[in-house]
Amino acid sequence: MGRHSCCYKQKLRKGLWSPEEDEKLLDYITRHGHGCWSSVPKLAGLQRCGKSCRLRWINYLRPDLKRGAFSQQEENMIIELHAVLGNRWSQIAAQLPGRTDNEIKNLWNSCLKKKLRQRSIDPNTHKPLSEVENGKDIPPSTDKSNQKASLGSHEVSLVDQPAKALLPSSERYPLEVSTSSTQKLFLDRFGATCHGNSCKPSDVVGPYFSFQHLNYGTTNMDLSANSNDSLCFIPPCTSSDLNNSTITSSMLHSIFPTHVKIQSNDNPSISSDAVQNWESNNTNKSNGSMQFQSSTNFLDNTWGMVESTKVNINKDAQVPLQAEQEDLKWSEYLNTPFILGNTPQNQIQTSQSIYSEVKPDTEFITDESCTSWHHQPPAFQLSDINSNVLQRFSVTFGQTL
DNA sequence: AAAGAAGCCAACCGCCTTTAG
DNA sequence: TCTAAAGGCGGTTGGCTTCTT
Repeated sequence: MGRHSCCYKQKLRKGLWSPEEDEKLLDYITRHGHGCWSSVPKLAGLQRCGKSCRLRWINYLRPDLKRGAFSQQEENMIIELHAVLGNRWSQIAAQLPGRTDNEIKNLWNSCLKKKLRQRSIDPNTHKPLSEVENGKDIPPSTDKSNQKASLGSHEVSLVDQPAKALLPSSERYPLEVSTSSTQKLFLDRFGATCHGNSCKPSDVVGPYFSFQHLNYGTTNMDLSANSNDSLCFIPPCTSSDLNNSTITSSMLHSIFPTHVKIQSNDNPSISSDAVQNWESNNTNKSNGSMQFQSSTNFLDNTWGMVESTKVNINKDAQVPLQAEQEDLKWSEYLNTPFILGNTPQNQIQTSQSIYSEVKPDTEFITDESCTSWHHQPPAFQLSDINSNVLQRFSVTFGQTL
């Protein structure tokens, strides 16, 4: 495919826009709106193609654009979002009002990548360079052993993956699961906000829980201690994923960018194959189930139309349907900081992004809306909150998990 | 001061997806 | 349902500016 078809119809200008062209385009769109971009240049009296006009408007002429250098907070946010979304600049830009995808892309390529490398962080994987160089970052897709459920360990295991938001189905990571009454959620390389190397959910919930806590550091979280806690994070899945009414392991890997385990210590009889096949949308296995439902479009419902996407991971298939439905919901959170848990705000503890010299803006705050899962204690909920636009993603582990 | 290197960024290219007929 | 046009996105390029030697 060559240049856009409209560009062949006549000799069109290329290159930098002149002030006169800017004025024509701005004047036209201000008065009439852009409508069909392909007709804009003709109507505005420009020797440009529609795509060029659109780009100029979006990247330069739009009145809501923020001018000037990126703040430290914006940079931190871009880095955090990139860790989850990868090079999906438009989605990253959607979180930064007044900034364009092109602008962010340029910033990343010219500046942020370098900064991360200077801090010994691999900009592609967002992991320490030493770890990447040591070959610990081998994509699981190349390791057939990861395709097997871990019957022996009885654990949900999302092994490390690069922070690649969407992998081809052939590269999606397998999920291993186990269940027990003593659940431990291992957010591998969790943040330093926890005490030592282990913490309870209440220890990690709070407004200052940033993405780095999911990506960097190590923490064991004993979920048996308090079933009323929840985790929230961004679900970097696509609308098509949800439209398929399934949550793939790739998506969960994206949610847990590095390593998540739900480990059973005291109930080795429980089979993990229920979760092994969760991409098949299994809902009722002998000893456990995982259910993923979606009736909405995640990305396309950013602005308040999300209603009933559900994600359920239940060990016990006897969980009442109503409760299941209440357990897992997508909801929108516009302009909402990352949320981790339902701990009162005054209990929130601070932490600091490893990326930043200053405390980042993207902090977790109390989420009082994370309440549905109280219906089925002991359980925990993994909810996602996007800092600005992305929505809540909830995963509830069933009552006897 | 000059030349080359590096940085920066606007714009283009090409592909994929969505929409309209 | 099919097809072409349009929209949208991410990668890349090229030119201007700044930095370094």
